[in-house]
Amino acid sequence: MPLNPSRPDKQSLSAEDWAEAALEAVASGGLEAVAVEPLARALGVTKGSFYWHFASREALVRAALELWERRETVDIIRGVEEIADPYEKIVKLFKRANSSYKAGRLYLAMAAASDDPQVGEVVRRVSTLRLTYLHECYRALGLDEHEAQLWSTFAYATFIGNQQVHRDAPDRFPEGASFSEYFKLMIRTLIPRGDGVKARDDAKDGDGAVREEHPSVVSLRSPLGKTGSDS
Amino acid sequence: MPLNPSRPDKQSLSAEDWAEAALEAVASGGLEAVAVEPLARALGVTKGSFYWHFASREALVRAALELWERRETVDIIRGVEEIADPYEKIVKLFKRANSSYKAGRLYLAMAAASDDPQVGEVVRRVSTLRLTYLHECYRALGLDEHEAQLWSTFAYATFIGNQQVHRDAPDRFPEGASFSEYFKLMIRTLIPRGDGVKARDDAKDGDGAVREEHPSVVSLRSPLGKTGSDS
DNA sequence: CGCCATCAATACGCTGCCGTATGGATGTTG
DNA sequence: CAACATCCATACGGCAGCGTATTGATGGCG
Repeated sequence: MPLNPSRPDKQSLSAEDWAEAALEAVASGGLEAVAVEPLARALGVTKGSFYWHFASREALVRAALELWERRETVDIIRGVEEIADPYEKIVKLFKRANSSYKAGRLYLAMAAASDDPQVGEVVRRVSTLRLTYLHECYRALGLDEHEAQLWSTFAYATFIGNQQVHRDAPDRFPEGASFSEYFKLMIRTLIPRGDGVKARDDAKDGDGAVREEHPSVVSLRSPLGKTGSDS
Repeated sequence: MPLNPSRPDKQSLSAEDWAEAALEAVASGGLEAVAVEPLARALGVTKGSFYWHFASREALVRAALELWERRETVDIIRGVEEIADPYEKIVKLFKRANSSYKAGRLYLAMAAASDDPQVGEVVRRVSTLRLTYLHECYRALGLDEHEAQLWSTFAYATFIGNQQVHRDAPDRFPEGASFSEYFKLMIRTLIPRGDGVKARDDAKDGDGAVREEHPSVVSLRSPLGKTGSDS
C-alpha cells in the first residue's frame, strides 16, 4: 500500500519529482526541511528510491536550486516580454510580484538559507538578475544609468519587503479595496514620470488589481519532458 | 584552562548568557543553529551547564525570543522619543534601520523561522508593533487614519526590503556616496511633505487630539536597563 | 570546619537523519 | 524465456543532537 498522498497514480518517480518536492519543502519548512527520509515518506516511498536518483542530499539540494533558478529566470520576463511601454511593464512586474504569495515564500526561504554557500550563490544570482532587469526597465523609462540604479533598487526593495510584511504581519497588510489603493500608491510613487517621461493618468487600469491569492502560482511547464503533475 | 573563546573571564554563566548566545546563533545560522551542544562548545562548556539553567532547548528558544522581543520593543523608540517633529522622527527611524545590519540579519532569521509557532507569534508581535509605531508617526505628520496606514506599510516594507536586498545582492546595494543619494531619495519619496501629496497643509489648528486614543505604543517604556551591545 | 547551593563535567540511552548494501519486483528486449 | 535495466524496499552502521543521571568542584555562610 504505497499510500500516495495527492499524487494521482504514477508508479515511478523521476529525479525532478524529488526536486519538486524539495522545493515544496523549502517553501514550507526552510532548507532544513529538505531531508531525505521525511521527503520519502511524503512521497509515499522509501529512501531506496531516493538514492537511486541522487547520490546524496546535497545533490538533491543542487537539483532543486537548479530548478528554482531556471524558473525564476524565466519568470522574470514571463508575461511582460511583449509589453513595449516600460511604464506598463513595471506595473505588470509589480502586479505579479504581489500576486504570487507562494513564490514569495519560496524566495524568502531560499534567501534565509543563504548561509549555505551553495544556496547563497544562487540567491545572489537570482536577486541580481531581477535587479538588473528592473534596472533596464527604468532605463527604458528615460532615466540615466545612475538614477535607474537608485529607483530600481528602491522599487525592488519595496516589493520584496511587501512579501515579507505580508508574511510577518498578515493582519496589517492591506487587502481587497485597501490593497488596490496601496498598489496604486506604490505605482504612483515608485515609477517616476517627470522630466523625460510623458505624464500619465491612472484612469485606465485595464484589468484591475489582480492580487487575491491565486492558488495557481507559477509552475511553468519545464522544457524537459514531464508535463506538470501539478494542478 | 577552560578554553574560553572571546569571553573575558567569567567563570560562571547565567541563563541570559545562554539566551544571548542563542540570539547570536540565530543571527548567523538560523533557528536550527540554536542547538545545545554546539552552543555549549562555543561557550567553552558542556551541556551539563546548559541543563542546569534550562529545562530544554525549547525553553532556551523561548528565553531568546523573550530577550529579543524586549530589545526590539525598546529599540523601536530608542533615540527618537525626544524628537518632536514627526518628519525628523521618521528620518531617524530610517537612518537607524539602515545602519544596524546585524539587527536586520537577526530579524530576517527570526522571520524565516516563523514556521515555528513559538517564533511566529513573537515575529508577528514585533512586526505589528513596528508598523503601529510608524503608523502613528505618519498620523502625526497630518495624514488621516487610512493614508497613514498606506504610507506606513509602504515605508516599512521598503526598509525591511532594504535589509533583504543588502543581504541577498550586496553588490547591487548602494554604498558610500551612492547610498546617501539612495537614502535621500527614499526619504523624499516615502515621507509626504506637501509636495506631490496632499495632507500636510491641513494644519487647521493645534492639538489635533482627535478621538482614537487607542492604546498607543508610546506608552510602553519598559523598565529594563541593560542597553544592547550591538555594533 | 561543615553544610548547602551553585555551576559544570562525564557518561549513558534515545531518536532522527544520512549513506550503503543488497535483494526484490516489474518491464523491456533479443 | 533469459538477460538486463529500472525503480524501490529492507536492513544495517554511523553520527549528531536531546535529555537524564550522577558526580565533582567551588564559594558563601552558619
